[in-house]
Amino acid sequence: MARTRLTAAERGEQLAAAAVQAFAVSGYAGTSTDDVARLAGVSQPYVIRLFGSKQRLFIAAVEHAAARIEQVFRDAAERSPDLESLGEAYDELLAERDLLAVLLHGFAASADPAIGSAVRDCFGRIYRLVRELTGADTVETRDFLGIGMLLTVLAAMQVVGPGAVPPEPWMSEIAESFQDACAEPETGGQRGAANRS
Amino acid sequence: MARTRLTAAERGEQLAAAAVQAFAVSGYAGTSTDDVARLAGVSQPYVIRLFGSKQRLFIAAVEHAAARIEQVFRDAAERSPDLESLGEAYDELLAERDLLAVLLHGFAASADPAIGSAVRDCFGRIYRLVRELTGADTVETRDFLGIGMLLTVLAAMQVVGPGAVPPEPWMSEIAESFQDACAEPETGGQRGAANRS
DNA sequence: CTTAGTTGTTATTCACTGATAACTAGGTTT
DNA sequence: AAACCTAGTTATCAGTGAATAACAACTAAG
Repeated sequence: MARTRLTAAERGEQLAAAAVQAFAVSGYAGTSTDDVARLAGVSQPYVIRLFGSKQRLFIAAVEHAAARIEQVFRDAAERSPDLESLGEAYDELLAERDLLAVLLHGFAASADPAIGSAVRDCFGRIYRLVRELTGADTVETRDFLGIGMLLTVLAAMQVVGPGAVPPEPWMSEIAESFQDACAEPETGGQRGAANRS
Repeated sequence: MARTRLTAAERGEQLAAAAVQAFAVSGYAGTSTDDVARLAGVSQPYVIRLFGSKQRLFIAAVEHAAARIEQVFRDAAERSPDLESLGEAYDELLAERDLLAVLLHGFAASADPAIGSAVRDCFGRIYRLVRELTGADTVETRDFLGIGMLLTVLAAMQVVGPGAVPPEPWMSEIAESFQDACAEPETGGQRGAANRS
């Protein structure tokens, strides 16, 4: 049996992880702080005490997810510092469903000024990281992120990734477009990133 | 002074339009049926009576937005049936901010089975429409939609489009990548689609 | 041992929201 | 004009959820 009392820092980390999991399902407005609290096994008021407000908790979750995404990209670049490699890393991200989901919910909640600001920071960091790691030019990076956003959205719709819905013809068509993607070599990226189920 | 009483069909249309506007800001869970009702100038219970539930109201809003998007694409294809033309049409969609915003909120809310199903239908229709209108192959269409999703997300974050935030360097960099986009001719698309302010 | 800081809880409040019920009023048909 | 349908309202409810306050219990230093 592990100790039950944690330091505030440890509990904060654990809560941020739980927040990613919880907010990934129903987003900022659709998830209660009590959902997060129960997932972490603490009381709801304590969550508020540690983070100050639901808003700051959500921002912590977005930043937590973004940090993990950056980590996955960094690891991929260590294997091979190009867009192909980062594209393959997207498989990992699709497997860890919550990361991209919570980021998408962050985009959607960006009308809130504080959330929008935080989300822009995260996205900007990821954009610059991709460029730095791969040396890709702006257009290549833009295309890379475009495919990434499409995959993120398709995962949210349960068209690709684990937990995908039975595929309609158009879904299979898109999924296949990720297999036979880039015969042309100047477009970096993302071959097998759409394996569903 | 126009007549105050409308037929249920007329009121339904008007409410769907108001719902697009309202849900575009704060999404499914973050918007109350009363917000929609006030925007349309009717009482909240009447909204529920006409649509049965908030869920069905939201689905109506998503379908309304998707229909308008299809309309814009069809108009663009009539001018010139290729991806470049549809890419330019994205400027129009970015101008009508709510359309893409409500669709994004639909993606995000897709964990709800009924909403997910409706949203997939809408997305599938748009995908097939783009292919039919332009004759693009699956990879070209995928890339086109990828850029589209990126623009949608950037608009939600207020990085591009009307109401954009003061640009950081990385934002300008991405915005410019849409100007000098495709010197290579086989990638269809979307030149000036990121004019901010 | 006791004082104090930190980790946590329970109890409570107060605003909000989706949905239902019951009623009102405008228009149309017979 | 009377019956009836359709468009709309007000009143209300039951549930939820973020945030506050006050209290409890663990741990450690003096």
